[in-house]
Amino acid sequence: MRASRLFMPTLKEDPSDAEAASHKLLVRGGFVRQFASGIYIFLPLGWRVIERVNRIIREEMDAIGALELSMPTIHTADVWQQTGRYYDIGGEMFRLKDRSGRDMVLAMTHEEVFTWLASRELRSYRELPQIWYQIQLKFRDETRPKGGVLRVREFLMKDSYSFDADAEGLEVSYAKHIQAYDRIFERTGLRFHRVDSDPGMMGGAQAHEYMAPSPAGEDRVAVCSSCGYAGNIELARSVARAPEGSVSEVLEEVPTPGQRTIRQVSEFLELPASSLIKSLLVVTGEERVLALVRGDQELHQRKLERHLQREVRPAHPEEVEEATGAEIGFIGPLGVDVRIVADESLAPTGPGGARAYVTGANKAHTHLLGVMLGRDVDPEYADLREAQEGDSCVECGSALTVEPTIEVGNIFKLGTKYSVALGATVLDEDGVEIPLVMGSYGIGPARIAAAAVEQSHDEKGIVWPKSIAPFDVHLVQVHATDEEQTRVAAHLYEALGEEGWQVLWDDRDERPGVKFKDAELIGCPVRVTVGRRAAEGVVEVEPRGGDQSRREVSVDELPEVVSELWRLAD
RNA sequence: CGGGACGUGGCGCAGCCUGGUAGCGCAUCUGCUUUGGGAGCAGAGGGUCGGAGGUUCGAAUCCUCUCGUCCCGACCA
Repeated sequence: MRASRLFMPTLKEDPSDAEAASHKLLVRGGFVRQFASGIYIFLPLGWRVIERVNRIIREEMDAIGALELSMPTIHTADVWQQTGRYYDIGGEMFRLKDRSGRDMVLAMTHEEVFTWLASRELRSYRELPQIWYQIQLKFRDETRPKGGVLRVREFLMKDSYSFDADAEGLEVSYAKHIQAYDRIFERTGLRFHRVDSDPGMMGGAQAHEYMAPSPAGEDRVAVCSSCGYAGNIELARSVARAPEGSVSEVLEEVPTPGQRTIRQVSEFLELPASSLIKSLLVVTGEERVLALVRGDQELHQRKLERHLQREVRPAHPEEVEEATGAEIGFIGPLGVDVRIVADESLAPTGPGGARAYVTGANKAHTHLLGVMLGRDVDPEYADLREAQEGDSCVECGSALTVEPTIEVGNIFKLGTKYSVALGATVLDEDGVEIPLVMGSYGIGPARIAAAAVEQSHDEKGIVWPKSIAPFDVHLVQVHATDEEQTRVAAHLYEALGEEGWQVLWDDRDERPGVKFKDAELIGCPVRVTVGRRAAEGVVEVEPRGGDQSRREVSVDELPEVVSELWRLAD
């Protein structure tokens, strides 16, 4: 591709509304433009990146026997009503009516329609397994689009669905997806973790997420570098550190005027936060539940919900006073008539052993010293706390790290929820009608691109992984009007193209500095510069990333040098 | 949905507090010069200040409403 013919609107300055590195660079580099909040245009360069990602996805999906097809993005409401999601999902779903007043929705995902198709077309266990996929638009009216292309309202997703006769079959389809996904993310050049993830409130089924570490990420994962255990913070288990300090085992009220937060109480009583217990009242339906975690830990609401099997919300201040007789900041587990759930690290069998802590006294401006769980109050125990950096791995005992990540893919064992709701059944070998056992698997190509930029850029611009760069080689002709340079550049453009490289030939009549800056911003893996020594048959070549420096080579040996640099790249 | 900020030529910004009908840099167009790191000089075009209403002799500037965008939080099948 000649740059003079390419629509490649680069910018010198960061767009004012961009925060994330990938957002700034993808806009500046002429890859994307924002159309509205959370709705993006992919320009030629950006689309080339997406297409390269998609190609990798297709190759690996095809390799596990998945079949590509294309589903509608405008759905009738009825299938969504049959699975109940029409009612369960709130404002996140775009809803509309057709001209005759029929309720329609824009596709947020495609379980319903894939299952609808399966219900019509699959009849026998002999036709199984089936894995169908598409690379198709999804629409979600996010409450808060952010991070450029990272969290948007309309986006491309590769989604696949597996249909099996039984749980064993699902295991196989799921394992195939793990294989394909591992390959896909390796090939895109991302650093990533496959982590245990929350299968949702329905419970039971298994799920994993593919997470690319990045400060721009919205999810956090706990990772053990030693044994490879990795889990989304929403469910990651860990062994808490032992609490510090000690508290007399004699129950004693102490006045703590105005000391409401853990930090205030900790400083006031001169005790470490891990010697305190944080008491949090939540409401679930009509029930009140008091959750206890150690002062140096955080309650994870999803974990509590999973334990209670219900959604919860923090109690309002009036509800706290009604249930405990005290204000927020002074409540505790003793003498309250509600269900009490404590984090397992507080159990007498936990890392602190049977020991005393400080809690609120359920009395204004008063705390209680010497509270022992098991002796003074007997709560149920569950894993309620967020895994923290410095906790130990439950598998091997090594230290866990916690890092922010971008979710680039996920895989779910759905079971029969959708097949039962939509009547997707086949006959088994005994002629008995059985519901299909399904899995659902997603990948966000644009998130892969954005995560790659997040993970691989410098102050000059993007450093694309070689597999998804918009072009392999950026051929910079320093002077567009120099005939010798044009001759050499044209020759190289052709020669490299014949060897299969995707080449961007910058033949624009721009000043050299402009071309160099653009080349660095756009970030193709190898740059070839045709400049002052072109007449002698000498050009320069250098990789965009890595520590290889610029070198001069003869035109004849250039293709070989490009291949060499390519092998060293990433 | 709660909190915060911002909306001024294509892009990035100043002007607003202390009202007097708009300015800078980049980009664009023309000419000349220049050509290995986002060129120089000269000239030109382009905005009515997100929108509506109000206050005022007069509003980019003050007030009200509204729309849009971003950030933090909540939310995220």
